[in-house]
Amino acid sequence: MERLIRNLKITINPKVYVKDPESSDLGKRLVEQGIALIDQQGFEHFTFKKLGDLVGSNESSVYRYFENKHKFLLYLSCWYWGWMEYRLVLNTLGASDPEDRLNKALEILTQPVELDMAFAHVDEVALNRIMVNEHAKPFLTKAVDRENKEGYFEPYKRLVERFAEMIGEVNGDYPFARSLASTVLEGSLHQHFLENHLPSLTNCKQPGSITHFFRGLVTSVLNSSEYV
Amino acid sequence: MERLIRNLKITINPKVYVKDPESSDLGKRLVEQGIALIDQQGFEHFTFKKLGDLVGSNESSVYRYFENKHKFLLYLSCWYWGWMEYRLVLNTLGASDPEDRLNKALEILTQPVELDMAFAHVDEVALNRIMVNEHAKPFLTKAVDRENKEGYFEPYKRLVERFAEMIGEVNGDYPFARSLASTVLEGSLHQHFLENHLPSLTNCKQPGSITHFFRGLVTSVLNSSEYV
DNA sequence: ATAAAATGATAGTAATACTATTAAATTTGC
DNA sequence: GCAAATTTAATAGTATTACTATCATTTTAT
Repeated sequence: MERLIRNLKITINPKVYVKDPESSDLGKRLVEQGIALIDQQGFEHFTFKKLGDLVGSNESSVYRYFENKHKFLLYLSCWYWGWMEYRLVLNTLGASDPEDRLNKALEILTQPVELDMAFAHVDEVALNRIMVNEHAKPFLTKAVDRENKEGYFEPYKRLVERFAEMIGEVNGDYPFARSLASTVLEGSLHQHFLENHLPSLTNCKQPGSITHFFRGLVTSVLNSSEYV
Repeated sequence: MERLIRNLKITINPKVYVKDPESSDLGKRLVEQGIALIDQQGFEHFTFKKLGDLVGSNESSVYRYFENKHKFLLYLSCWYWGWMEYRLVLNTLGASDPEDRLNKALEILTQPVELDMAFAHVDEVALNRIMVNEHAKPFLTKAVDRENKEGYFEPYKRLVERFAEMIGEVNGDYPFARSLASTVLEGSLHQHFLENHLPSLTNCKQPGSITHFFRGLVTSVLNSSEYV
């Protein structure tokens, strides 16, 4: 897999950047160091000035790649969900039984990312932490409808769609496959956040228990007739 | 109930404000108009200057009541969850059967707020919209741990705790009552958000279907042995 | 070697998030 | 009803942020 990975590139909607950061060394450093910076200081304290300094360049150079810091976060978010989709597909190809496939999907989508797969210059472990800590910020904005039209949420939508399909293959009569899929994806990030910051709001303290919790939910509702 | 309501006051941790807005006419107008302003323009475009102008006063007056706009949002959030707890308690007192009580709780916590109960100067319908559109912003910040220590999330925690207790009364063996409670609360706001802005990520388009979806989830998992 | 493109450095603007000061109005105590 | 205390209004000012514009320098492509 390692080899495969180095030759692959996550495709990002060109509208989220001014100039493709993948197209230059500076661009790649911006992504790499931007992830490190947001991971350390949080998105609120992240500025293009800091990022410029960090990569040994300056503010104006960063603006040549990204319109503003919100677009930068959108870029990371698109990358993350695109990468999750890739992981989901890769890891469920082998499972021919729908239940096995769904279980595998649940693992991929709810377990914390603990191994940096060194996908190019992206530290996926740090990026996963960013998603846990900032997950709602790409869409909780007044511009969400316009940005949706411009396609910035497509990677996330594709992932939900794929996951919902796997749910449908286990129980085609369940009428809330998409809601369940989006609840699990969002809820998983939220439970990881609670585990770190508001532990009294969760029972998931052991490694793997978030996956356990969501597997219980999904399995129960798909095997039950309670939803009618 | 109307009468009862007018004599009640939601208690807010004094640390979230500089001066209690309930203690003066200006303070009440700040809360009232602040809700209207955030509802219309979104929290990102909300400024104390705009709010000061709107109430016929100015920026510096607002600062005498709230330290900054984040604290203002925390105030609204505390008010909202305090009010939800009040509604939860009031509406579940009558139900002696644990399952009835849990069902009632699910309704209260997942249905959109559609009736302004005219609880003092707070428009609960608008406040509910704000919570749907900004729900994660009070806690998705680098200061979450400090703010947690200062007790700003107590109302939310109390609500989750109460809800988790009701879950425990239906099935005391279920090991994820808190996670389920926090998932339903957060997930409900999220599904309402998706319904409004990213409808392809949800199956909940009819009134009541979000409640229906979560009731299915909760009921299934509590009646199942899948979670073990 | 030259043109074109990318980057670096500097400066500047508008808006925001505050703080400080003082004057005016209102409330309160007596 | 008057003085004192408190609250509010008005103004000014600062630091930071989020940009935009300009131009010099370096790198790259042919």
